[in-house]
Amino acid sequence: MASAKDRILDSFEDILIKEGERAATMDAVAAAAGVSKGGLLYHFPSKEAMVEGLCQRLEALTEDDAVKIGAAPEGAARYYVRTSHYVDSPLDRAIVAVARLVQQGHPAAAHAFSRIQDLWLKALEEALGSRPLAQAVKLMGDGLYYSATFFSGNAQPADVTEVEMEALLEQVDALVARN
Amino acid sequence: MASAKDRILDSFEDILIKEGERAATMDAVAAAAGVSKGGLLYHFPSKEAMVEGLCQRLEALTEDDAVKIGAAPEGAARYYVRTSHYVDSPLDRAIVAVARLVQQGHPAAAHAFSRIQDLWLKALEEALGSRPLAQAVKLMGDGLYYSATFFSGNAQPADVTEVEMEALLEQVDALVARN
DNA sequence: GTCTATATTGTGATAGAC
DNA sequence: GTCTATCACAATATAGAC
Repeated sequence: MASAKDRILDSFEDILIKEGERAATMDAVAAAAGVSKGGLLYHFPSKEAMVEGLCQRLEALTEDDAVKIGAAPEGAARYYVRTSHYVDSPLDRAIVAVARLVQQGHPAAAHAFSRIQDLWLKALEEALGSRPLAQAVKLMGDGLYYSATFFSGNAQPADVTEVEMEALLEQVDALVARN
Repeated sequence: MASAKDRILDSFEDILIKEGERAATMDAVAAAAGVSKGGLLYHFPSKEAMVEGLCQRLEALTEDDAVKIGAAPEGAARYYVRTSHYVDSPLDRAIVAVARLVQQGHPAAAHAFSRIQDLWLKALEEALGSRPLAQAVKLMGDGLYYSATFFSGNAQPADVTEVEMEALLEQVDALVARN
């Protein structure tokens, strides 16, 4: 069984993703994690501490992913854009959850988010050998990620189908081939 | 002098952009607009009504912009990506403000946002004559917009310089030329 | 390590004077 | 049209029992 701390962070993530930051109260998180409010406050003495815990989880998961970008057989550009399609992985969940916190001005979340963007851009630039190309690729991936995860719950606007993703990856290939 | 309703919406926007949704309380908006809470509630009888008012402003501004996309001398693709650079225009401010509301799950905001994305994609597709191309261009613009406006206040991570924007527009030109 | 109170403050909304 | 109370409720956090 996962530790109480992990279960609490899982529940915190879940509510942030599905219902937004405002719904992610200490009360709601405690109930979802199956502990009392007092029990939650034993593990995370303040809400800020809980936010901090989630940020640390995100940074660790991103560092792993940055390594994978450089090692992807299909190439860094394709890997980045393809994995920018939200699939509810632990990394995806952590990203979206922390993104919600950033939008509310939580300083720790903003710092963590800024740092992971840097990690990705640097990994792309190193693998592709061109900064403008790395930026164009990153923007496509970010735009994709953004449109898929922006809306709370399942109210996504422009869901990308498999066919559209293939067409998009061809556009990416064209850019890489040109540079 | 602007009407009281407009001043209230301006202040609502301002706080949403700079401090996030949580800070945009009725109290804070009233104070920033220079009216009392009771005064505010005369114009907008509930917070939901105030949200609705901002959404209507956004939709009107976007409809104007969609027309400009089709008429841009530099071409629709260049126009879209270039104007995706946040410049604090009335449209930019409305977009970011409503974006903050979407992230909190306000249904009216989600609906308005979904609608304006549709307007833009359709305008691009019509002007460029290709759906995959329109999507790739839109994603680059959205990614750009997203990274520039995602963070509250001025805590922007990957601010794009003029030189970088030119390099990016060249990538866009390459895509358009290929299709 | 987890619980039940409870204190304290912030937030949306109402009532009614001017 | 705008104001000053004031209410009802929700949110973070504390204290102390088990």
